[in-house]
Amino acid sequence: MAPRSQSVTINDVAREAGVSKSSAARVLAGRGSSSPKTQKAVHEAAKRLGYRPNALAKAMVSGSSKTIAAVLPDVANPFFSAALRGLTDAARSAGFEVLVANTDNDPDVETRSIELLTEKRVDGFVIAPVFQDEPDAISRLVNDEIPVVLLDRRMPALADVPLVSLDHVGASELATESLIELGHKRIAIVTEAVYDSQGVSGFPPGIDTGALRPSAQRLLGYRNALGKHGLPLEHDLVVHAEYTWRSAQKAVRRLIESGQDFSALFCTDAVLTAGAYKAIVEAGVPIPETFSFIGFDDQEWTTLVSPAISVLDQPRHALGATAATRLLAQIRHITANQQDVRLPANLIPRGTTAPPR
Amino acid sequence: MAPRSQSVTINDVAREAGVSKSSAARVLAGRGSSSPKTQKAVHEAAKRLGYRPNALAKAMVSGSSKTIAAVLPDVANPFFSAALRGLTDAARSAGFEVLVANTDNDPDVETRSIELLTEKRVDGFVIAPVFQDEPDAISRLVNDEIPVVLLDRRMPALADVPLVSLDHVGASELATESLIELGHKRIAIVTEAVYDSQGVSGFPPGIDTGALRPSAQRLLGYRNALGKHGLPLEHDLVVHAEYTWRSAQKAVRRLIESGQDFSALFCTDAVLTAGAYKAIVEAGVPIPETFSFIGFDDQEWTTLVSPAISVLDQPRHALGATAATRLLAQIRHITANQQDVRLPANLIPRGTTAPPR
DNA sequence: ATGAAAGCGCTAACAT
DNA sequence: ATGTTAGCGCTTTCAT
Repeated sequence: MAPRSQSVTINDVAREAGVSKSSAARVLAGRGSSSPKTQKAVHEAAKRLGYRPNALAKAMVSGSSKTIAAVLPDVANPFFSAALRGLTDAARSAGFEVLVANTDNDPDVETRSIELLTEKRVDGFVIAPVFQDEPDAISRLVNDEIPVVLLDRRMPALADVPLVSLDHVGASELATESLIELGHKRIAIVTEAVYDSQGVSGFPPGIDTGALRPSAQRLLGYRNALGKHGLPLEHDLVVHAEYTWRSAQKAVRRLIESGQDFSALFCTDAVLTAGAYKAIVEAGVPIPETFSFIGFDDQEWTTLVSPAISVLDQPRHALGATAATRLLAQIRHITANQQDVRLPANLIPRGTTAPPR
Repeated sequence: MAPRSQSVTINDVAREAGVSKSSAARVLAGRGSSSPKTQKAVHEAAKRLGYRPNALAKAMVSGSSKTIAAVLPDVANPFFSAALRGLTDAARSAGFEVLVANTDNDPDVETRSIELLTEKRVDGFVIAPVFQDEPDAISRLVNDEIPVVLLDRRMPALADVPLVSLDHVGASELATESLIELGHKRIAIVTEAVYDSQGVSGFPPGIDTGALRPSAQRLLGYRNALGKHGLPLEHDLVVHAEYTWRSAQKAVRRLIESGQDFSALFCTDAVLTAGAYKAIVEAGVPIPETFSFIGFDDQEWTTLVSPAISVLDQPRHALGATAATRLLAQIRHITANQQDVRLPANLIPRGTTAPPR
């Protein structure tokens, strides 16, 4: 039986091949020079013994663990699991592995995770951060010159850390404008953001919106689109909901029952879309006859129901992959191109959008 | 500005505290004995310098990296992302981190991933393996005495590796029997398994079914339930579909159009459930009036549609968590309790099940 | 082309 | 209680 390869070291290989440790190392690394004879002997010995290089030892001396960390709110959330997939794909093809941590949006958990992962000497972090005023753990990373890329959300206090996210504003503009072009004038929006308290109302168009939360940015895009077409923003059509489908369901039920005059409804998030849809189904109002409906994220079920739901699709996989790619560039000290990346959303018109009647 | 904590070593702390390296190590590890004075000095020095222990170095000497690997087909798949969440939760609370790899059910990718992760000296593996005759990479792990737990699927060749999975047979029996108890006698099933070619037909009841694929086990449960109640298994009601929702959609459409006499339909997988549901919606047949319907996995959309779909819920999070717990026990050399674990499914009756009319 | 030796940061005997 | 020393498995000068 072959020896336990876990414990076969380069020393064993060297001995078996009848050469010195450094010769074996050279051959195995394919660096430096060695005679064909030595190469053959080493390779055969390694194979015979089932030698497996110890990446830990390698990392210790090289200073790189070839591992990156993904610190996300919840890998079971479809958005993040898709992003994680993109992330691992990109990492893998660069020869990196990925270590995951869930934060559940708890600042303390986030801090602790970052701490632990730093001790494991990951080469960099992709973090979808918890919103907080003083993200000390992340700041420390930056201070320690450990590469970091933010995913999906920026922290105001972390202005100089590159961000990879959806173009939230543009996405929302796209959806809203598509509705306007269909002829809609009274478009309702379901949002997690609170219009006035988050400065959306007074937000000057055109300047950097990175400091706002995604939800506020999406609301902003809606406002922009309306403004661009000379349409008023009516507060009664901005329906607020907490970040749960039950809350959205309740809010949309109320909107429908209120008898408000609107001909289209746009949901700014996957969870809100689910709740809104449930309210619509329960109310028994036919769409798009009663009003048009655009959901967020191309979730599987949106094509299962009838009519299939028109959605704004977010390139989740690409977001993760891009974040990883950017991080890897940083790790390789390619200092150029440290700006933010905003990927566009894709509008998928299906059966729930139509001209108003 | 504080020094880059990445490069602060225990030597620096020792020097700063005016003690020897080993004293510092003792204090930091909280092992051995040290005077209160030394303790204070070391802790303060560590804090002042922003010392971060190097887990890599620790792992090298201790032989444990405090990291486990999750080798899964696809983390973006809801089943596996939920399982991964359970896995990381359990690992985290034991002080372990998790490294993920996707295989896309490609044997070569799986092999390569296992190879790479082994080089990183993970302490163990949770693997949802790709089906293949000779899972050499996994066998090698076992041979090298690296702890492994299989998730969801067993490989025939890996009979002695512990498995954590759903009780596929029992789950299917549960759903089928619930239908029978409702009065249904002609129950159709949508399955990925092929009845005869996978030995389900001839499978003796009661013996270990672990070697069968999940899909075959679920089909077996259906057969068992029918048999138990003296109902015949009718081949025309066993509708086969590939593992895509389109295939299931097509198959169920055909079933409906065929005019076959059946009063209930049970889907044995999440993907098949989606396709079947789409076919039902398209055919415009009202359920449960036309026939009862039980789907697989408590997917979000199943509660969104109307009526909400009755489903067989799989404890995905618990599956992952249990796998991790078992693995950790193995890592700690708790050799007892190496048997398989089969978690029960939970039947959630909602609006699509009713007595036949 | 090859080998000897130092050292990455840490732990763990073993002295003192 | 504290310090010295010897590794863990590897890469990397530096000689030869």
